[in-house]
Amino acid sequence: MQVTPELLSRFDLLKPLPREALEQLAPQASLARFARRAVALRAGVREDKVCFLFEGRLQGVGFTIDGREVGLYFVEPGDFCGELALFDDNPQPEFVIATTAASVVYVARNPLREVMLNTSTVSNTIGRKLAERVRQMTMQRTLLGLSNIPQRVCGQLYLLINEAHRKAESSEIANPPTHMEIAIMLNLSRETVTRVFQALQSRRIVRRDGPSRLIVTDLASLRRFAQGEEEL
Amino acid sequence: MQVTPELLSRFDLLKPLPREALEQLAPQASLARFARRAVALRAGVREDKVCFLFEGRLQGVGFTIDGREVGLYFVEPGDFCGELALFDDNPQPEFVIATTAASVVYVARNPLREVMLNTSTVSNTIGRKLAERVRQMTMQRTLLGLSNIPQRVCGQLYLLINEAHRKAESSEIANPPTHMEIAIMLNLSRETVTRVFQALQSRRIVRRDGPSRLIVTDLASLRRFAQGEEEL
DNA sequence: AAATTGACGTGACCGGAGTCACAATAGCTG
DNA sequence: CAGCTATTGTGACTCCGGTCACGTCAATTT
Repeated sequence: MQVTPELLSRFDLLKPLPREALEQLAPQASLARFARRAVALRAGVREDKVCFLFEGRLQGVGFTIDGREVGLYFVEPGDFCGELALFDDNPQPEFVIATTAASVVYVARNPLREVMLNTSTVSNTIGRKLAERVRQMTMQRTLLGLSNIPQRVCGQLYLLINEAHRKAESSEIANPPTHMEIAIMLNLSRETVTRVFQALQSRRIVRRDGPSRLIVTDLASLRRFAQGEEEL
Repeated sequence: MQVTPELLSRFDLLKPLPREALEQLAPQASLARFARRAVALRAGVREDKVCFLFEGRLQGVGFTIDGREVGLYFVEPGDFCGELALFDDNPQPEFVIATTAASVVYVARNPLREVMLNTSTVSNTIGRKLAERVRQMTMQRTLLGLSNIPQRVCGQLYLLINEAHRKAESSEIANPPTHMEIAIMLNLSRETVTRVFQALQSRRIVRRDGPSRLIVTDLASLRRFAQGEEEL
């Protein structure tokens, strides 16, 4: 599948690049479509490409030896993943799979690496992204330290809102993760997540609006639960 | 406390720098000594310095809202931490505290940032370091996904060996973390870690040699437990 | 329209890690 | 050496989240 320079320039990371750079990258890029649960990047192998998400949603996941899934982060359209390959030759540490049908652009690692080294805006952006990823993982790890389980779930929910907008007293999450997806991010069973959601719904703190919208009616209460100021 | 260019050049990251660069950094650097449990870098604040460890050992830790400690990673002599400040202005995500008496060199963030941008070997090294950190955190997160607790402890133990040398059939860990330190890295209670160690010792898989040396007598068995091929 | 699938909901049971309360060392320090 | 503190070692009890075994419901597929 042919990739045009125009398509590449629709990604924030590549937008500032001069035309020539894009034309250099485009022939080495390819387009792919994925069904739900398809694998975009493999763990343990030295991937020779970086994955830019065009539409849909991806998730970084690990697998423990006993086959249990471990949720790490989400990738939203316009963003990219697999950027570790730009820094060294070590393998990709986690899988990236599609949580919905998705279309992505793969850009070959080596030319992109060249571009990164020559373009300070690109290397800055990638550096910031990596730094943000470390912060993200640290927060996620801190969440796992909470022994109060409802609090852990509320904390995750609150983080999911932050990414969008957390100002108002109520908020909403479009295309929320399934209970199962939340469970594997938090080291919990799916049932436990369901039970916490039931408790939140009965207290009118969250509400479902159709399958693809979760509305947080009472953001202040959610935050209090997340902070542990109040017990669920 | 005065810091000489020579002192700076003893760190791998700064070694390749030309003399002038070191002389530029040195006046903006300072030396500090810490007692056990002292704080080297604070979470939540925009630290304006990067911390180079000269001797002792540091640990990155988070604190959950309920005061529980969360162990993230160790810093060994010659290495550095707090490098996220070089990428953006967001706050340091985790505390860094001394697990033993330690001496460190603080280097001011801004001049170091300049040096990084101008010296590709430095930016490459820091990039690799950050990438390695992400891999490290991913592995650690995967460990936490293990529901079999002895397996989790063995996995951590195995990781600790890797950092040093994992080739031979027996190995040793110098200055091993205390049970408590292992516990907070694995989201476990101290007692649970102690019990696992008791089990490992009674099976002659590990052995203590004084306070500061832990000897792994049977590395193959340890690996089997870590991989879940055998139950403890 | 029937059948299949995947997400969500719910109860009962149980095992195992946390917690608490101590004891026993082992290093330090004065 | 005595005294203090940190670390390790152990038992008893409790509780709570995992597991299992269902049922419901909506969306797709055939």
